[in-house]
Amino acid sequence: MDGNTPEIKRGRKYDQVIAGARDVFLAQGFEGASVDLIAREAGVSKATLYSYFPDKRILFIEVAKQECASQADRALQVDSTDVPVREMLTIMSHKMMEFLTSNFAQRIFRICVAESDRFPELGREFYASGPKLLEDRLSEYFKHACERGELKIDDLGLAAMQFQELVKSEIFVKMIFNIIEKPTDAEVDRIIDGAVDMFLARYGV
Amino acid sequence: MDGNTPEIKRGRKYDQVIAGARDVFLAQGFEGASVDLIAREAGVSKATLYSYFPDKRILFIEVAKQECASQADRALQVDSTDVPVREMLTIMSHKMMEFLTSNFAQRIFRICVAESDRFPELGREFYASGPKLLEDRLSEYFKHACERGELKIDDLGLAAMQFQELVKSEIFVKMIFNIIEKPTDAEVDRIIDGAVDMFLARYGV
DNA sequence: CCCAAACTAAACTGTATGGTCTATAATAGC
DNA sequence: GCTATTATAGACCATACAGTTTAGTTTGGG
Repeated sequence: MDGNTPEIKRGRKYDQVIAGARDVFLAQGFEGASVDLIAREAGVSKATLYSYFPDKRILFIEVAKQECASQADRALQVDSTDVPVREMLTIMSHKMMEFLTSNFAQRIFRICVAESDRFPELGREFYASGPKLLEDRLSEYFKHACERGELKIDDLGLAAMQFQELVKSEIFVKMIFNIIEKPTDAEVDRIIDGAVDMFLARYGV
Repeated sequence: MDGNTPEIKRGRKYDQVIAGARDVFLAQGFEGASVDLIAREAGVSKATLYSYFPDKRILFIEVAKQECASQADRALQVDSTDVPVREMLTIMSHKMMEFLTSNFAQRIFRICVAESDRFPELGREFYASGPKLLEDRLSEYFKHACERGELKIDDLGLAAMQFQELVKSEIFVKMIFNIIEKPTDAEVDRIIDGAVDMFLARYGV
């Protein structure tokens, strides 16, 4: 089965290789991950791995790109609109916070920061599928809210970026630098309420 | 000369070693930096290097800690107080921006993110000498401003963190991910004015 | 049941690297 | 000037690792 998509990837162990590589790269970084370990983790021989990917860099980039895409998939979906702005902002903040504090987000952020010098396209990919995408989604919502007269914003992009940063306050940085493992509910509420209060003080009608 | 401080570091090439190691580590990261290169860059033989530092990890930690301390030294100094709040916030923002966009800050941030898993103390050191220190300085200023009736803030720490994040908006992240090289003056003004406006909308009297 | 393609384990190559050692040279206090 | 400390170059060792090769095994379509 699945013989009808033979164009791009050839062979059945492809997904296994990617999966193993993802685990190891995300945990160890590019340099830290050895090809032997990746192969073992993937349950695949080294020769098979090299039959799919000519070298380690290409495998890494492929994995990293897929993870960025996955990041985009998990990004905020702004759907309901018949909710008061304050509530809506709070809901969105909580979703953002949940993502930002996830193991996945922390790992991919770390790896993209570390490797975006060696692989410049990686930085671009991450930014587009992360901060930029979120900016667009937020801007979209803010625009509608403005049209409904619930917010008053002249620079939508700026407002979106500001909101992102406010929600990241303290907790994200503390987790990235291994100061805390997970924030408590109280800590989360403090940051989110603070973010929403500040945002509405500036852009509320 | 200088023969009166023999207790801690022993020998005259110590500073050379540190200097060379700093250059190479900041440019290449921990794994990427080879000891041979560090020795060459420091103008010192490998044996000499190893006579000061028993292994590469210890050398790295020493360098990284010193850089964190240096980061603390360059941190915001809040001095004059007879300046209107808006102006003061703008001045401080510009100083923060200058630092955040410096080669130094970008490099040390990148390396601390990348290596704070391998060296947990590094994350703590960075946080204390960076975000935390700035939080304290800002809080201090905010407190005085509150006492003078120029601001109204209940959670000083939160306000300080929020201000930091607002100033970092967009530009810092874009630089870390190699999207832009340096921001234009207009971009800087847009972010800083936005940050100050937002902050005062929330905490202004 | 056969055969070709995909896969496997494991040995192998070459290179880079962390760290040590040795034999020699500079440096300074006495 | 003599001697002890400190530094030097560079050979050297062991290891880890990317990538290749080989010789054999699994798999699935015809």
